[in-house]
Amino acid sequence: MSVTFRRPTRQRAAVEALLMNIGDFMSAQDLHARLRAQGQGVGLATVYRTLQAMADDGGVDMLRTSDGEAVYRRCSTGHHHHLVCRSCGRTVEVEGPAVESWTDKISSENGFSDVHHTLEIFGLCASCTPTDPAAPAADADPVEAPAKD
Amino acid sequence: MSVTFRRPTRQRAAVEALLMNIGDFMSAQDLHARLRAQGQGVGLATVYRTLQAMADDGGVDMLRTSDGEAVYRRCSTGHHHHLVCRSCGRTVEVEGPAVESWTDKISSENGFSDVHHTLEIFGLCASCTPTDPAAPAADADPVEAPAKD
DNA sequence: ATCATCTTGACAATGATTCTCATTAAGATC
DNA sequence: GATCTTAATGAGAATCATTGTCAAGATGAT
Ligand SMILES: [Zn+2]
Ligand SMILES: [Zn+2]
Ligand SMILES: [Zn+2]
Ligand SMILES: [Zn+2]
Repeated sequence: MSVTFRRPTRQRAAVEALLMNIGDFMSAQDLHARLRAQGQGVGLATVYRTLQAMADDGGVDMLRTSDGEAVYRRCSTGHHHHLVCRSCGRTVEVEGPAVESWTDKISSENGFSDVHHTLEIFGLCASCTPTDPAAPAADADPVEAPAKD
Repeated sequence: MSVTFRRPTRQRAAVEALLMNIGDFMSAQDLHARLRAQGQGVGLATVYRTLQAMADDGGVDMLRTSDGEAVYRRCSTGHHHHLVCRSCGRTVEVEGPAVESWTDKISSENGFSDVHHTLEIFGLCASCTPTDPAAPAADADPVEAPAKD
């Protein structure tokens, strides 16, 4: 009901291609840097515009990191959410009929209409989870100042 | 388990008080403006620091608007989510054991540990939902330029 | 080839959030 | 109350992601 027509351009193709290859969430700035490093110079403004357009047309997911930066990622299709490793960045797409129906129920119970939601789960993936007491992952600081700071 | 000690100061009290009275989500900038308008001058940096501290210590919820701006709100207690009206800003705190257990399940199924999640529902509250065909809520533009720009 | 438009890109402009660091004020001590 | 230690404050500079500007370039249709 929207998906405005977009002219195929070299820069649009470059962005899509890179996004396809990477597979993980990337910020517009990241994308821009990689493209130029890769010789595929694309204006920063264009990267932003392209990414937003793709997100609008679907085909790309956008979410915000804890510090508010927007990051994009190619996505399969349909509505889903993510499980993101805060250590290595690995991402898993997950679906949950239970959650979807819950949000619908909650919304209508409270008289809200035309709703949409955001849901992301952040944690440590299997590889990044410290299994043995000698492999801390994210932020470790075992042997250090015993006094209170 | 953390809640570092904070010295009670006039500015901290002012921020807390205003936050208590308002009840809805407000950005640090907002808070700062209101405080100064209210005569209660408080440095912008201090507003930011105070808000973040309060969010860390719990007692204040922080979430990001669709454009990435951080907004804060006094919160009752415990873990919960929000139903936010995108038109008038009204907010409803909601809890959902179903969702909580779902995220736990999904997390463990995928080997993720030490997780936390964000979940917000945006929509139009009852008052802002256009019931009759003459009361558009959010963005209305019925009688206007018929040409495409 | 030609025209009307959509895109692009270099760079300025915004705007939120963070940093710096000298000054102020709690809290504890004497 | 005077004094000392140190967290808290604030004015303004510094960051930095994102958006705006607008002339120049590319695309699809004629
Ligand atoms: Zn990981
Ligand atoms: Zn969902
Ligand atoms: Zn409303
Ligand atoms: Zn929850």
